[in-house]
Amino acid sequence: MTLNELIEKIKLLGSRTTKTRKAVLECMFLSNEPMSSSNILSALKNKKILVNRTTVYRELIFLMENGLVREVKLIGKPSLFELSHEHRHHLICIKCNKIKTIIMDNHLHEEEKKIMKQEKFEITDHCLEFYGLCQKCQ
Amino acid sequence: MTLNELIEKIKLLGSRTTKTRKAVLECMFLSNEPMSSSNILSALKNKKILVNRTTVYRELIFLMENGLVREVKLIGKPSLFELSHEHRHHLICIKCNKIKTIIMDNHLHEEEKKIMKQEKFEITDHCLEFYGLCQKCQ
DNA sequence: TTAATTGCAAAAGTTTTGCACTGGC
DNA sequence: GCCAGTGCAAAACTTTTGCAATTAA
Repeated sequence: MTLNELIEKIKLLGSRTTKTRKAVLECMFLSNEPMSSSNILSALKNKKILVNRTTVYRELIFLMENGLVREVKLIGKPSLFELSHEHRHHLICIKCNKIKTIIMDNHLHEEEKKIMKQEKFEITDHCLEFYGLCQKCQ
Repeated sequence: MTLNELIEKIKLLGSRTTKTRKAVLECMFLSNEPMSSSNILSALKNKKILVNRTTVYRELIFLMENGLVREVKLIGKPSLFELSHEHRHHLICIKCNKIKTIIMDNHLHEEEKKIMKQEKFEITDHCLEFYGLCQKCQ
């Protein structure tokens, strides 16, 4: 999905496409890693776009509520956020903390069906992250 | 693994088995959900065991560094911790926030092998959580 | 216009740090 | 007695809240 399509999606929702909103979206669009609120804030600062911290948080909540952004939790870090237009997983290096995002077919559907039957729990989403050593740190 | 075995493990490490350490361990042993630092603190308070917040954090770091405890990150919550003697996964209800711990055989080994080859990343661990609706909230 | 969006200030909550003291071995 | 473990106070950092000002539609 392109940046413009994301912005169109917001218009369809009936919400405003402000410069702040577009800036946050673009910022996340250009990043190939999930970002923390502070990451976003400083990325915007680099572009001389001054946005309040509170606004970033509210923007993230807005984007999450409307399904454009997903929260990602990685061990040892504050909350991170990424665009949710693709099902992504992460490889996190436990030594240098570098995060690599990968897109993989996952074969969890069978598992999920089994769990849903056994536990009577209706699974709508999952979160799968891998920890280990990146090529450099091995 | 029993509580006594966990305590033995600490002795083998050459570390001290203080009443605080034992209390934190017991507390996590008895809980069937991952706990936050605050959860642990108030569980201890209920037992009239007064421990400082800082100490709980440091204890968790100690236990993690020695492989007895694992950090669990659940979306929308502060860090949670659980004993790591079993490979666990969680079912998190997105409505009532209840967490159910399940133990399941996971079939990710094949996936992991594939990723390790493709990405030249050495996977040592993974984290898999399921989100959805518990029986009550459906 | 006017309701959504934003900034600011302040609070709440989590986690870390430094230093002095205590207690298990 | 020694040093790992602990408490306390204070700081750093993340996230939330209330209210007034601004701005896109």
